[in-house]
Amino acid sequence: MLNVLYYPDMKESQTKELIKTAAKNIFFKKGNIHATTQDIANEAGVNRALLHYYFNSREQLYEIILQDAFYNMSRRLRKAISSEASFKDKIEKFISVYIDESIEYPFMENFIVTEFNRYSEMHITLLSQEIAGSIVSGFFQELLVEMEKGTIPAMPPEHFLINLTSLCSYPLIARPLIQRTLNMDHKAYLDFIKSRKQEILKMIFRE
Amino acid sequence: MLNVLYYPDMKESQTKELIKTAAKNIFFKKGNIHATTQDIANEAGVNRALLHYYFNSREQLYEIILQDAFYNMSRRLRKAISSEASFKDKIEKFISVYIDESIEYPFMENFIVTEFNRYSEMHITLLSQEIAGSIVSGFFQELLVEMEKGTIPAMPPEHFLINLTSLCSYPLIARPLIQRTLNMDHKAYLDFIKSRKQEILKMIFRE
Amino acid sequence: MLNVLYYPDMKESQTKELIKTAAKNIFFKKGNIHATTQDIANEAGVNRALLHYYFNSREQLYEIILQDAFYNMSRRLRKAISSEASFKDKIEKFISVYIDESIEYPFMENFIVTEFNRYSEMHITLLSQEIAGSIVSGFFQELLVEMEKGTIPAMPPEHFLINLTSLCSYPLIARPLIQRTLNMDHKAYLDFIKSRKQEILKMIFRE
Amino acid sequence: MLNVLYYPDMKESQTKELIKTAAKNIFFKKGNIHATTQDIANEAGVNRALLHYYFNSREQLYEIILQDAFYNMSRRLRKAISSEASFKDKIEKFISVYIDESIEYPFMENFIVTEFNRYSEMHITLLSQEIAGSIVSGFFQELLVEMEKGTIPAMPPEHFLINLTSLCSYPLIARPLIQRTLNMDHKAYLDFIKSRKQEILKMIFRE
DNA sequence: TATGAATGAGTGTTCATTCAT
DNA sequence: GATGAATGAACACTCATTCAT
Repeated sequence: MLNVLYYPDMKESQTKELIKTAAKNIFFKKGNIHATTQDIANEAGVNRALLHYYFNSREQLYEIILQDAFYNMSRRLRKAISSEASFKDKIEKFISVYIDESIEYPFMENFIVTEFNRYSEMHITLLSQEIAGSIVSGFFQELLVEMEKGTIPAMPPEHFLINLTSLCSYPLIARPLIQRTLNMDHKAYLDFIKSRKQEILKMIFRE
Repeated sequence: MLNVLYYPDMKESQTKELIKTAAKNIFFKKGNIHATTQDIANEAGVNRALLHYYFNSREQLYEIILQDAFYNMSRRLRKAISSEASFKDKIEKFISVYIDESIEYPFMENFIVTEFNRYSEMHITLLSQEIAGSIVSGFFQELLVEMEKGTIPAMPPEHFLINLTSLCSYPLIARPLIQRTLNMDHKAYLDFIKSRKQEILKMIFRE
Repeated sequence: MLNVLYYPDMKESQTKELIKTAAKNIFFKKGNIHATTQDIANEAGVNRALLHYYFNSREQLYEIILQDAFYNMSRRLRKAISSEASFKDKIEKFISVYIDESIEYPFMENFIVTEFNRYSEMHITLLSQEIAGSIVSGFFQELLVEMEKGTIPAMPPEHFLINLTSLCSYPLIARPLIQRTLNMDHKAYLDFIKSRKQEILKMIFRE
Repeated sequence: MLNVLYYPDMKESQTKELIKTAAKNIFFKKGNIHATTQDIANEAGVNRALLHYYFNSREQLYEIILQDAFYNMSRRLRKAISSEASFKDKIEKFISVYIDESIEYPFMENFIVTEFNRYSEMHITLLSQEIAGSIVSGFFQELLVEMEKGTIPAMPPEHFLINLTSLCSYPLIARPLIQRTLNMDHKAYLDFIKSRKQEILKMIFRE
């Protein structure tokens, strides 16, 4: 009512951002997948009805959160891979970005996987266009070249990609299990994760 | 439960087993983490009240399902690792068991991680005793020996273990993402997973 | 199955009595008006289904408990009043019986009043026949005679009866309130109640 | 309840009052101690969920209803007793207030006694402070003076107080029993109760 | 007689959502 | 924009009751 001017690239309503951030904190940081709209409203410090004002329904909030997270993630990875750097540097960047992202939002991948069942219709669009389309196929070409060169062991490129993401992602997804099994406190775990940046490189490039 | 003698592999009440199986199907196969008691009762084809008759509460059913799954899993893995076979055969067996288990219950690890926040107190016991205790430390010794021999690349044994489980587990946890990203149907995905048994071995042993 | 012999005037099935006693303990002693059939079964140490075997329904158990209690009470009171003793002795006996009964089953009157709404149809029969019929009218005649004689102050006999029962009953019905208000422990309360036998007499006969 | 200033006689939310009134009608007028939240919601003409919106739980509604009733009652009685009138007038007022209150809410005392077991922790505060503290001890002093003067028969003041409340309260608590036993219709019963105001006075003061 | 298993109906409670303000 | 009030639908759970054994 007061905003007479509207700039098309203006940040969305501050409150809307506030709510999204609150939701991300709960879902991706705290890992509380059973959170209610009230939980999110509390985290944001706003009224529960306001969520519906901005997002119409709980489901739509979920979807937007997911799309947002997905979009940010894939943009960063694409940036890492599609730079002009050497192949090895690109992989190093990829691992680094992936792990850093996962440290900030440890439950994000977990959340995506879990919720994928219910919202499978929509993400596809984003996913295929973002990754499958522009990145994957190009990346696969590059991989084949590097295998030819002997930089990396020969294998179907799908396996290489999955190996790479597995080595990055799983230790972060499974944090609670790992901490308990290997008896690590928070700091020990973080050190372990950071040291993986090098260990994964060694694994990939067989140094 | 009035029986004085209790054989550990004695079948519990058939209906109780039925309900547990139904719950496992929903949680671990379908990945429906938001399932209600009604969903589980429907899957089992019994009355909703019967769940409470046997498990007292939803939470207790959750816990029992988790403990059960966990116990079975770790028993199989321990069997794989603690055999008299050669090191390489043992790893091969480990991968095979791990993947086969995950094919049957693709959402199990995911479920465990997600629910770990809420039930963190209890699983620990099982986990530490089963894995950390009898397996991990012994396995780590063995790893160091093999690294000395040059069978596997030298690295902190924790990283070896996590690399191994990452390569096995993540592709199964992230199934929905992978299928969409790499454009695989159900059969293609299954073939991909099965072929990983060899690919992971190659990755581990640098052949 | 084992009881070959059955004497017609034998106490009702021992188990039936057991359940009735359990119910009386819960309703009249513990004052747990919200007790479930499971509570009663537990108190009796039998299976819940057995209550239905003997009493068909929860409601019928209630009714039988009430009738039983009512019958015992009114029989004792009638005995007290319809003896050949002097009027004053009879009143004394009445008070004594009433209070002793209430000490054993402190919540009984309370229970009767509370449940009367739901079962109002049935008690009437018993009540009118037992008390209204044989006792009340006869007792009222006697009261009028005593008022004439000046033993007790002149008043409508209904008020005399209600005064008498009020002075006996209320302190027992309101036990929890009284104990808290007058700061009495269990022993102090019991002493207080017992001393009332004399105090009520004084009140009635204006000594 | 965010208001910094809180006037004790400030009206709470109209709907909240509506629900409290409905609950009082059911518990204290109808004597339906087994009433469900649905029963209360129906009586109030609102949705069942609204009870929880205002009172969080059934138990808390119970407690508030009890405290409310208790507070009102004891305030009225205190007013009756602590006036500047003569002793006899005060007792007359006490009886009158007590009986009028009980005519409006005949099952209230009964309800309080019955529920006291479960909520014994809380009412105590109110009870002791309201009655035991400010009223009882002062009243007892006054009684001893009057006994000295011979206005009322000598007896421990506790017995006098209990006699007084017994004569007022019991006929109202036991309404269903009395109506059946003495064969009174509603009008006859009400006349009987009203005439007791005089009869109790006679009983107390031995005129 | 006695019981474990099973169920339908209901009970308190929570939740996402709507609406008037 | 933002909120308190209100609700229908669902939820986990309880209960009295039935039934096969």
